Amino acid sequence: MTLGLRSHHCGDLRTTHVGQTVLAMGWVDRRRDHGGVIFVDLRDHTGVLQVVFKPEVNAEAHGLGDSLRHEFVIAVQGRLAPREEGNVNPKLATGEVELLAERLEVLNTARPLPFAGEEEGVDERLRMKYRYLDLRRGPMQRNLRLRAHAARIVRSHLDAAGFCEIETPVLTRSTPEGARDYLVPSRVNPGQFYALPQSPQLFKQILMIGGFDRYYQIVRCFRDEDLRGNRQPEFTQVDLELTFVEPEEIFALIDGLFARLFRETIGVEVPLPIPRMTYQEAMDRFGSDAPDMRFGLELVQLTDLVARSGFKVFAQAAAAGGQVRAIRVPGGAQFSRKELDELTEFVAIYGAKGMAWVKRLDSGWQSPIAKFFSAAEQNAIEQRLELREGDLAVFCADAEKVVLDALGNLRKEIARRSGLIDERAFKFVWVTDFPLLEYDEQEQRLAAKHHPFTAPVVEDLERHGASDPLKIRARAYDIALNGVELGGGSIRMHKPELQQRVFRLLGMSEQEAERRFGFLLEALGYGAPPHGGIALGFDRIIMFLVGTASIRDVIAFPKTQKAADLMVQAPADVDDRQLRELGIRLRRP
RNA sequence: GGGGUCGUAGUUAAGCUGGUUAUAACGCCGGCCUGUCACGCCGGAGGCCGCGGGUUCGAGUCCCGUCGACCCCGCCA
Repeated sequence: MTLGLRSHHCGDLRTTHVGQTVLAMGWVDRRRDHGGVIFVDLRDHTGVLQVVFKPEVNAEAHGLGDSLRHEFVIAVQGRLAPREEGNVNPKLATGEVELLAERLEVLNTARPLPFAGEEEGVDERLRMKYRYLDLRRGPMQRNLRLRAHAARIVRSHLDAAGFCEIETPVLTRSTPEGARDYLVPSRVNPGQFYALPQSPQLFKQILMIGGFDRYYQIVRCFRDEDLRGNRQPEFTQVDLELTFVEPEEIFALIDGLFARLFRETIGVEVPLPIPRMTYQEAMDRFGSDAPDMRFGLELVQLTDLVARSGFKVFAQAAAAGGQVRAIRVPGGAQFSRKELDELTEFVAIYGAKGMAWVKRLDSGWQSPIAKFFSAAEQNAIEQRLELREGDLAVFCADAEKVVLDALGNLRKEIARRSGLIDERAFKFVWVTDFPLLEYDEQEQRLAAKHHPFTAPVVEDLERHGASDPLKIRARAYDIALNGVELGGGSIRMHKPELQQRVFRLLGMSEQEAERRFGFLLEALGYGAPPHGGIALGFDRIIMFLVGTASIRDVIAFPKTQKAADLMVQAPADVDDRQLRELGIRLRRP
């Protein structure tokens, strides 16, 4: 570097620097060559500075300036000058000054780029293959810098609350429960495998037993499941755990954290405390355990009213132990037949076999199913739904799970279509009292809804443990924002007897529990304090803060939907020699 | 595993019910230009229409398969 050290960042220069000799470095953002005078917009991470090459200032620099191209990396030395009136650019922070180039050094050239600067709508294949070019763009710079800022706030908030940041292993043990594990073969122990953590759950509990009182970590987690717009195979959690804690204390801590995150990064005030709702209420009213509270369109229970009606679809669903629920759409009578057909197709995605509808006109019901209901029945349904003239009601009849899923998603779809969603609103909600267990259809057995270390509500365990274990509530909670789960946690079991009892409920034999979680059961027996915690999806939080629908926009090096890294081309084949060392032979499909 | 959208110069897109030489903008290359800032003007190059097969006198366009990116269902304790 012959010109020496950079004296200023491009975006920092102001009229106060006029007259100084400046050595600036960065990329050629744009070149405007007027023959006699050449303008170059010099860009670094702080902003853009206009550099002027004039033959009368320095002929050699001006001559070299002719060869500059987009994204060349250059060093320019010169005197910072004020711009004449009329030449000021109010769009630039540095628009009142310009650098008169006396010396120019080309630090690196650049070939024409596969895609250009700030443009939106570039094919994601290209963005990911040339991620370094994508990262130069303003939006990605802002997203990742905001992410770093958010991480600082998390650390500051938790440090102030007495938390200790501790790292946990990445090479750990497979726990077949939950998501599919990423496995790593052990060379030293041929035929055996580590697993990458789905979360540091057990380690953080062990840290509590280890006397650390309060732990946190901003930690990478791995789950080998199919990807979505907000799901990557490796993602980041804000993971924390506290001793001698009750849920209230965790709610208050996390309320405060979200308030700071939203205030200090994007200037949004989150009203505290964040409201709470039981799981039961969330499912009943919104058909989801992560309800979107930005709009109404709540679900209404109608099973009791229509169970004995002449409409077989409803009556049979009720008779089979299913449900009939409906949503009232104010003003929805204007929906066209085509739109209603589209909504019917929409609920089919979630397994609903159909969607009935009623338009309430001044003349009464306009509906394919009107003829199945007596005037009294129609009246009762209208009363329950508070259906008014000009409204639409949509009905779903099926097993409870299907009805809730279909209508829960349908209310969001209708809200989207009708423009009922305030895109600037941030509606947080805590969802509490989750069930401890759920029935796993595939495995034909009970499984932990949260994870198998979540403490049950003990009265529920005593009352329903033998008869109806699905009724047992857990001391577990989630936090959701605008219908998206941002995190979840629970109070854990700190007594080995209780933990064993829950393992038994899950159909795990004593031997199996011992084999898989023996170290935890043993640790609980040596004076484990009561403890609990929560894990927050850090990537998803950043998505809300920067306002993107794609998790790939908040991760520097994301993977495609097929879990590939298009830049380094991972995953990839490995040498036979590597496999032999690991004692692995491939079975080709 | 399943449903859907998309794939055309370097990039973003247009290309109709199949028809002669596949368009445009930006970018790139060359020339001109001393106050531009999305500089301007003149000229030019640039295409296995993702890949393979089929239908047809003829396919960017229709059909089948395949690969890839994205959205969704299943899955994600």
